[in-house]
Amino acid sequence: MQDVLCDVTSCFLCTNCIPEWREIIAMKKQTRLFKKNESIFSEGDDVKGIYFIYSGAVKIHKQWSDEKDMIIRFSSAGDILGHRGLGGANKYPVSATALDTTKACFITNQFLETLLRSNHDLTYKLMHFYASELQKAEQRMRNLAHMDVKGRIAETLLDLKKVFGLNDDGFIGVVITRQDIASYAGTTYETVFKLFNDLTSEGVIVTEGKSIRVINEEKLRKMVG
Amino acid sequence: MQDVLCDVTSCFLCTNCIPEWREIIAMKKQTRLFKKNESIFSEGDDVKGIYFIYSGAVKIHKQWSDEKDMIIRFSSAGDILGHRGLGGANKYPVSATALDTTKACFITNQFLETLLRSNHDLTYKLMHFYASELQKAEQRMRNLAHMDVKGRIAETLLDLKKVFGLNDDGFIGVVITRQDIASYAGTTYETVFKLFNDLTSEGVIVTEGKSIRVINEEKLRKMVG
DNA sequence: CGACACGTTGATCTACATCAATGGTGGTGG
DNA sequence: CCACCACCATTGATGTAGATCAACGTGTCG
Repeated sequence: MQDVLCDVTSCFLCTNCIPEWREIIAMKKQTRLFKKNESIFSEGDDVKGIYFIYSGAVKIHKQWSDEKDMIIRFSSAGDILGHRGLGGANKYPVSATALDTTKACFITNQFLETLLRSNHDLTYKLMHFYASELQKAEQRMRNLAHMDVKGRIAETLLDLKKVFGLNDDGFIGVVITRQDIASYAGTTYETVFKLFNDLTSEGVIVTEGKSIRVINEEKLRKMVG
Repeated sequence: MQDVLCDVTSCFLCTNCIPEWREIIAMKKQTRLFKKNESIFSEGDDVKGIYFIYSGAVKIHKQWSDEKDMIIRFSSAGDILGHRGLGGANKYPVSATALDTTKACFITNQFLETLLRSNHDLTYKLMHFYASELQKAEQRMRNLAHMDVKGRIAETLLDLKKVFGLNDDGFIGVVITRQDIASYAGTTYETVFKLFNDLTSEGVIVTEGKSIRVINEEKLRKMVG
């Protein structure tokens, strides 16, 4: 991890949330740079603050017995990390790891609290942000409980596409291991494979190494239900 | 459903959240009464407002193909209902049904929005409330994905005990069908029995009709992990 | 060129859903 | 008051998705 000058112009909150934020960030003039696979924070760490992602790709995950972990969600430019730490507990309940080189603005807790206390609009918007995250979480809960593995993998692909978009060649805009896909879909490595083969022969996706291209999005949607 | 005078003294927000709220509620002087099994609102309904539960028991659930539904969470006195409707969408994403006679204060959206706009403390506390709900949701997501059915049923029992407490005889403070337990644990009717039998012969729980008494909470916790 | 990790595939094994049969209970009408 | 029916509880039998295990192939680095 490395500190660099803050690229204020592309900050999520600057453009999407509140104008005042721009000045506040400008005061800090500091972002942090994480390399691929570098940990941003870990489950159980003291909550020191919150991150706003400028660019890159991140997974939020939680340990589950030895060597099994579950990926809660993926994040990209414009997202907020570590906000789950706000709710009373002073330990992060999850871990965040960079899937790719990631630039993020770090705001200390104290600073954020002061902001929230004094800036009503920010609090209000953050509340709505939480509300929509909650809806997403519950949607996913239902899916994990009642959908078969194929459907969950289809959902994973759609989510990846939505969060990371496509690169110039039309592939999903992040390189991700099959293990990570399995962890998000709540299944195993081997099963991901076998179903990737199925999806390929059904003409739904094409893979090239670890890159994935979605050919027939409609079909994927149908699998999700 | 029936409107009655608001019992201000026992309102969640009055006692737990902000003092000013007491006066605001007093202005409305209105609660709604729901009978057992009565629907409070349904998935897809227009969001009209938010409810604060004074007393009773409620399940929040979401349809999943014909005749299958998933219970997202249980709520009792002091909880907020319908707040998920706040996040942009103007349709409720879930349904709420009374598990028992339930008294709830209804606040229209417009009224709530005005409140939130003018009352920073309320917004701030509601934000924290969402944050902790989010943590719970993610916890449950993980459990549904990776825990076996027995563990999920154990979790269900612990959650029920936590939310509804115990009645005078030491039984879990709500009468609930096995179908509902199955819907919460993400399993089927029949499986719930078989595992209830196991749990009974293991001396973990005792059932009397639909009432459930937890004997060995420690053992339940161990099953959850 | 060997070795070691990781990708890939097939073979088994099990937890749980699903289905089907039986037993109990309460409600209704004769 | 009893008999019948309908509906839910309970249990056993069967089927299957997908985890787990193990073997084999392939790329990569010393």
